[in-house]
Amino acid sequence: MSNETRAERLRQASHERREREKQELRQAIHEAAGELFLEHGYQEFSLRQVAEAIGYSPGTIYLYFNDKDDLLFSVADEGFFKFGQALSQAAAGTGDARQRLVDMARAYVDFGLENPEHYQLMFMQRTDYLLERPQQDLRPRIDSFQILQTAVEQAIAAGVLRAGDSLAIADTIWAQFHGIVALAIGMPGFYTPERARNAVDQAVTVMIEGLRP
Amino acid sequence: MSNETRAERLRQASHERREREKQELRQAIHEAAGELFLEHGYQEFSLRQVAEAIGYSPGTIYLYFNDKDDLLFSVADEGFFKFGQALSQAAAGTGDARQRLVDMARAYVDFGLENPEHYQLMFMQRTDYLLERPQQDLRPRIDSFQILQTAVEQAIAAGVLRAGDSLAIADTIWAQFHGIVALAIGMPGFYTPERARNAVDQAVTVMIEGLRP
Amino acid sequence: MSNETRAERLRQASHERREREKQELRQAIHEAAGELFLEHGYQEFSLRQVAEAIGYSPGTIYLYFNDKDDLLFSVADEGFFKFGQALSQAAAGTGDARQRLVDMARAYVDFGLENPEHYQLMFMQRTDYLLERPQQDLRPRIDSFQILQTAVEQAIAAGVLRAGDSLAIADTIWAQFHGIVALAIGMPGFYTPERARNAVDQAVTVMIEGLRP
Amino acid sequence: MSNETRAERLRQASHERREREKQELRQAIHEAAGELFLEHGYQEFSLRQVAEAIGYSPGTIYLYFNDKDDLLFSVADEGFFKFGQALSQAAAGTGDARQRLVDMARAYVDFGLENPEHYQLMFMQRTDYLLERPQQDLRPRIDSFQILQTAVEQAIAAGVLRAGDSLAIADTIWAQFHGIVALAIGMPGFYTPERARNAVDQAVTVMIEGLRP
DNA sequence: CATGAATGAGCATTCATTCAT
DNA sequence: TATGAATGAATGCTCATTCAT
Repeated sequence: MSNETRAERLRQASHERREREKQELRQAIHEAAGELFLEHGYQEFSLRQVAEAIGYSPGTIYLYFNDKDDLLFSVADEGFFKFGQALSQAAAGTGDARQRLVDMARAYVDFGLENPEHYQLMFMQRTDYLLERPQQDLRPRIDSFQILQTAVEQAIAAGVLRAGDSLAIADTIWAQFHGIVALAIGMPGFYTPERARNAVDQAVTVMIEGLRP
Repeated sequence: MSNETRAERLRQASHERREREKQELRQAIHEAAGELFLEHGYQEFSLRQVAEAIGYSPGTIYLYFNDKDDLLFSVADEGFFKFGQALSQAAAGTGDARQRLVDMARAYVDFGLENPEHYQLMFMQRTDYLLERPQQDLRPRIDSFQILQTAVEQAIAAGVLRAGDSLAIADTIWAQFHGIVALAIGMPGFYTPERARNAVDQAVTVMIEGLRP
Repeated sequence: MSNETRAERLRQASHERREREKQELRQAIHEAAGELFLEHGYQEFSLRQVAEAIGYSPGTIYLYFNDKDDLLFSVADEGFFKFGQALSQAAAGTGDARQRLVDMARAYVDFGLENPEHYQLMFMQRTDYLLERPQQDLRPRIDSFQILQTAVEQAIAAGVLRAGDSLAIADTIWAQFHGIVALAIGMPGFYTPERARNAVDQAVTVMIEGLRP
Repeated sequence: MSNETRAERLRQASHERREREKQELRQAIHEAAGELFLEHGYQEFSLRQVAEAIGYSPGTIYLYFNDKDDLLFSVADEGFFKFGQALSQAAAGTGDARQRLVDMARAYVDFGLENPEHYQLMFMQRTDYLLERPQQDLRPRIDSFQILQTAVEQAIAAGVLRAGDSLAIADTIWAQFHGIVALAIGMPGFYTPERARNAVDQAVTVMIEGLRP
């Protein structure tokens, strides 16, 4: 093993470490942003507080994100990614069309209750992002809804749900579970998580019963 | 008729006029606040703009409201009052338990779509108010939900809905229609009012079907 | 003299005092801005420094001016007003067409040397203002040049200057004296005021000699 | 030819290459700075933009220049060098004292119109540099003016201009043409290049006529 | 030689709130 | 009752500069 190879490896290692550190700080910003967002709400969320939370100067954030919106939307994107994964997994977890709907509903609500800061950014605040971002980034946001619609179509095909406009049905279902999550997030003292999870089980039955052929 | 009585009446009249003017200005502030809130959203809503909109100085607002939050919550309270009225009317409009549920659902969504600024303040932003405000003011907020729960109980008694935990059922229904309104308000470009109203009709059927005995 | 009249007068006096104080603060801001502008140049001129110079908080400046540009341009406008007056007076001070040119040249350079901060704003920096401001405000800026052109035409009519394109001649004369002022302001250590005033006398003779019929 | 000599030559060559590359980068920075300066004006000119324009990191600039001012002044110095050359060439281009003045005037204005970013730095902004820089660098800046003064003296000797204080005469001439360039650069929309070049021809005649013996 | 990360200071601007009048 | 002047704190953001690597 020559010196050059060794130097090469060292440089490589150094580069990787830096890259890792950079990703870590990016992630730290993400997390601090999520926490502050959750704690103070959108309107009192400030980059300076994020900076202070991670122990860096305000300017540093601009080394990792273009501006405030970029950071916030980056968090939202992360949320969409996780959300899509959660829904996909639930959808793929069973071959039974009915059970699939049940599992997806639970996955949806669980995601919202466990990642309220993401859920808020994705569906409750700054929803303008949802459409304004450059086209190529738009996919994961649309996909999430697609997964639901597909599950509805499969359930119709399987005779679990009655035939009909699958988009309209998906809309209704989406609204039902969005309503549960939004209430649980928005009024945690009033509409407690337990109450929310109870509502899910009730709602999923009602939806399927109400939509059966 | 003595002079004193006359003076008394004059004073009384003057007092009433003042009181009326005071209420009018309060209401003007309310309306301006509502409009600006709707136009600019929560985070860009400022008292200065309200003051400018009504043609008074910023300080004047403090003669009618303790602070910014007090104004916003007052608007929310007004919303709760109108909301309660709308639901009550819908509930009282028919003797048929099934139709009552249909009418209330439509009234709920109509209220949200027609008073989005109120709806946002009441159920989508600053929901901390819902619990933080002094107890005596809390009533109208709870009442609205009570009306729904009562209607559910009547529907159960009438055999329209299956027997069960009326609170849980009301929860589910509330979440369903809150979800529709929240999506319609939050993503007007994506989840259009038409789409929302379609969803209502679908949803109301589904709910009742899914919950029949 | 009734009480009402007295109260009326007091209110009147109070109002006038306030108005006067307001104008005084406006003027104080103007002056501080001028000084700082002169001292630090355009690029290091900041509203915060102006605020500190007058002993007020930064926000206060916004009670008197819309924004930074508004303040700066207001100073420039004041300059244009004084400048127009100085030129007009010089032009009106004599019936002799030749002497008029001499007097105006001196007035021009004197204005520049005595009001360098105004002169810089007017003709050396942010000249974009010169054209961008709303039309109705534009007059005094154009007028100043008009006065010069008129004097040139009178001198031609009087046989002091040779016939020709009065605009082109005025251009040349303007450039001559602008050059003197600009050098004197821009390089005070090199092109001293004395040197500048010497140049004026020389230049005015040269111009008139060089342009005689 | 020994090995040592060869190594020596290689080292020499390498050193020269490096030196050349270093000069090239310096020059690249110069040019980018000039362009950005011209494009954005003094107050929006930033080292970061220069760095980005040349594809290097901000820190790199500090390997070639002490600080922002050093870079800007270096550009100014380059301007003084080119300016001196242009004037010298014009002065040397003819044996006729009168024509020499004409040619120099045109060269002066052409330089300003063709190198506005240099001209601004040299004579219109940060003129503090003109005197603050270490003495030994000062020469080229003074020299430019010397060339003009010499031409004036030659014109006097040749009977083209009247006898008198050659410094004062040079001052006047300088101010005339500086005025033209400064107006043309500062108010391009108002005092167009054509207008400027017309003024030059007029002015050069006026100057010579007005100063003839 | 060159970088990339970081900083600290600065800026224009807006806002909720206070208070003497 | 209403105002108008003022503030102090905050915000998003940019920049010249430094320095370990």
